[in-house]
Amino acid sequence: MTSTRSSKEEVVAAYRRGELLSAALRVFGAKGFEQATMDAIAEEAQVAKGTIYLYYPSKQAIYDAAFQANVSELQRLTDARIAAASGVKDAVHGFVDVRVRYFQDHPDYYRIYVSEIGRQLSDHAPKKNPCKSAIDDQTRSLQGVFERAVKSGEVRGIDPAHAALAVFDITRGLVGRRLLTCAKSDVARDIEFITDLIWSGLKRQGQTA
Amino acid sequence: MTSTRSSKEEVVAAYRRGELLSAALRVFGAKGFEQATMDAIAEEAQVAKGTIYLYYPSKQAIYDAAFQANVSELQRLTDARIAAASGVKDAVHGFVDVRVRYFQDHPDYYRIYVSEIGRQLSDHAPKKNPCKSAIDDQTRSLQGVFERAVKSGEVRGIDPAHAALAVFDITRGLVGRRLLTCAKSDVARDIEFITDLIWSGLKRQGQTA
Amino acid sequence: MTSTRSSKEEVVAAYRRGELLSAALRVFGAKGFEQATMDAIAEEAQVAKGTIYLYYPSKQAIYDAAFQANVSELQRLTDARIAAASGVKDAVHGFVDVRVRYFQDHPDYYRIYVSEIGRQLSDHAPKKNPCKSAIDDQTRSLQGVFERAVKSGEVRGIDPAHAALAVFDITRGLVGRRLLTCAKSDVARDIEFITDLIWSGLKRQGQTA
Amino acid sequence: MTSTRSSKEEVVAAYRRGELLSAALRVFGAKGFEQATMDAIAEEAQVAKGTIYLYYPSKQAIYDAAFQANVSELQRLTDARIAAASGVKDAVHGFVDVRVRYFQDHPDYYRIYVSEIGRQLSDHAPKKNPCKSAIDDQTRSLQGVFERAVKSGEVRGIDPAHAALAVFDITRGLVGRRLLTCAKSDVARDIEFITDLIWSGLKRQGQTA
DNA sequence: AATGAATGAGTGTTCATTCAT
DNA sequence: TATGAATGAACACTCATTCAT
Repeated sequence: MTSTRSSKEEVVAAYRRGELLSAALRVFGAKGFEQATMDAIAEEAQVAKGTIYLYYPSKQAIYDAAFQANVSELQRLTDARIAAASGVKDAVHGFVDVRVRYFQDHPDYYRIYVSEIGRQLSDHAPKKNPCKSAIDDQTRSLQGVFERAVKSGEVRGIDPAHAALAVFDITRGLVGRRLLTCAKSDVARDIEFITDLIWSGLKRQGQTA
Repeated sequence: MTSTRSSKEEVVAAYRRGELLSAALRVFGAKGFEQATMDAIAEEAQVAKGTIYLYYPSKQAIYDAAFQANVSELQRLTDARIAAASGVKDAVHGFVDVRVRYFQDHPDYYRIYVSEIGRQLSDHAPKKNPCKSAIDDQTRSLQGVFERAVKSGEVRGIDPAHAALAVFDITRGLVGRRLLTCAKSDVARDIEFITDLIWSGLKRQGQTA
Repeated sequence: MTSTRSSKEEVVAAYRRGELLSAALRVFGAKGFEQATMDAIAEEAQVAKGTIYLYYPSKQAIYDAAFQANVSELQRLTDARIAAASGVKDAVHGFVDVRVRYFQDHPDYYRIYVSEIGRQLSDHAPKKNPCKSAIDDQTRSLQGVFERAVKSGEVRGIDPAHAALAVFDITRGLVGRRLLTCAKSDVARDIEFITDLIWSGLKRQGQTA
Repeated sequence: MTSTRSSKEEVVAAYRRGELLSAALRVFGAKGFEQATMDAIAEEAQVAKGTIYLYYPSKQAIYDAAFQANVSELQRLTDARIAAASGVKDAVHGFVDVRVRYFQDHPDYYRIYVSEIGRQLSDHAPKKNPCKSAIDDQTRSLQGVFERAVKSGEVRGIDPAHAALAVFDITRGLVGRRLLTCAKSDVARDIEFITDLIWSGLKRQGQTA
């Protein structure tokens, strides 16, 4: 009985946390960290302002949680896709594809993501920033693919880290443009373009696919 | 007499505007838009707070002006470099080179630049946004080079606009990383990497340089 | 059966009230009325916050109750000591002694006591204040001793009420200082000093003890 | 001209500071520190809330300033009166007289004074408390009079510090009671009572005045 | 009876903007 | 033109109190 009850309460609490996180994501995504107000988040989540503080100790905390929740999920999806890739070109395609589609489905998160990157550059960023290391991890698996491919001779002797970051940058830029223009163009074609450009830039001269 | 006097006043006024803009750039760059205060800008510019409002009607206005001033200068430098380029590869190199170095010399502006891009994505962006079109213009000249090169057959039949944006994105990413890590690596090598990657990805199969 | 059960419940209820009161005393004593939170009291009493409201209708109510409980006990002890006193000087000594020691053993209560006196002076004090009359009663028995002693000629023709209040004031001041300095000096000596000062000030000229 | 102007501004600023202090004194006196709101102080001072922060950096700061301003003045008046006293009895009378009348004229300050003493006893008091030492100084000059009188044999061999504190305590108590009862009794008589009681308690046996 | 999640009014403080001098 | 004192709306966060379970 007690365990039933407490597990029911846990479910309710988890549900609330999720609702709050999702409301926070929408508000932070729409307004940015500074312009977002706890009042707006509370209204979006249909709870009283004080309720937020039962689940998150501060505005910064709920922001970080919203950021982390998505960054982790995206990281997992990216890594899985790359692990399943049949070759370098497929790995690039998978990386771009999974990220473009994820951000397309979570536009609020993309806005947070971008503004968080901008925030890193300001001098008032907290010292031990959990967001920063999360961002650094994003290209790790693609970089690994490139490293192995360079060794095997499948791709030219380029710097794997820089190459992975280049793919990362182009992807980010594409997503931003698609969100800004409300995604009129064909996603698959955009993704294919990036894959082709990078693969052509990386592969050993004379190699065909 | 009147004209002499008014032109002297105009000179003084122009000087003030410039000083204010430069002070604003430093403060916005260091703190970000929201954390920057009019007090801080006034102090940085060595004027009273009220004086700012004689030259710019609002915080947003001085922010936009600070952004515009640099974006225009960078635009001019970029276009000049591309106009002087001897070929497609040199155009790519010039584009990346001039932008990386400009941002490196104006880190405050880069921060504003990035946060402004993030801001575009928020729903509270003013309707007629002068910043937006300025950003769009950035890749125009490089895109022109690619268009002509595709027609001449120097590069593969890729989409010139997308290709130019890809160069733009990678460049932006590189600058951000260099600022974040306090630029430990060799700039010339970084620029060369991007140029090589893109050129290899664009050039007609079998072409050498 | 019913009566047995209800009396058992009454005992439990009385126990709870006592526990709550004692917890409240500690928290109010340590933090003061305003800084004390219902959460802190609940935690101190090892009950849920809502439980407090089953026994006391408001924060103010439990504060008043905590005050009353001790003031009544102190009143009883004071009256008993004075009733047992062998003469005027002994009555003064007993009054000071019992109060100094009581406050020393209940420092939390002293803090409440002092702040309550301060609170009386504020304009937002409730009209029918039970604390106020309790304070007034404190000197009644000593005043009675003085009245009789003036009539009998044992002490000079001073105003018994004022004299009792003077003893009261000095005692209060002494306790405060002892708590503030963590009671480094000898209590018995301090009490003796007050007794001697007052008795010397009251006794008929030429009288010896 | 410049000096005229700046001195005019200084006068205005000093006036504002004074007005704010006086408004704060009234509000703190009526409500206590915690219940007093910056809004209430602003309204009392007929300024906008933000204006207060131009002159005092925080609620605590204006509270401390209000406290200090009066405690210093009272200290000065007390010391002057005691310095001018013709003998020990006159010194006691002067001490009580000047303090009772000062508090009577500044009832708000008395309330702050008392609540500040209570606040000292709470564990959250700031470490280096300027108020505390100010309170300690209050009895210094009277204690000096007693010390000299003990040496000269004019008063009995009592502890001068304790005696001075006793006078201090009774005075404080008297003022509190007068404020609470809206001062119906005769001040001069009350003061005379204390003086007589203390002097009788202190003087060498057999001495007359 | 007991709980503790939910509420929402209330508070100190900041800061863009105004305006009298 | 330049100033900077004054303004007041806005905001993160707290906490006494309520109420469904």
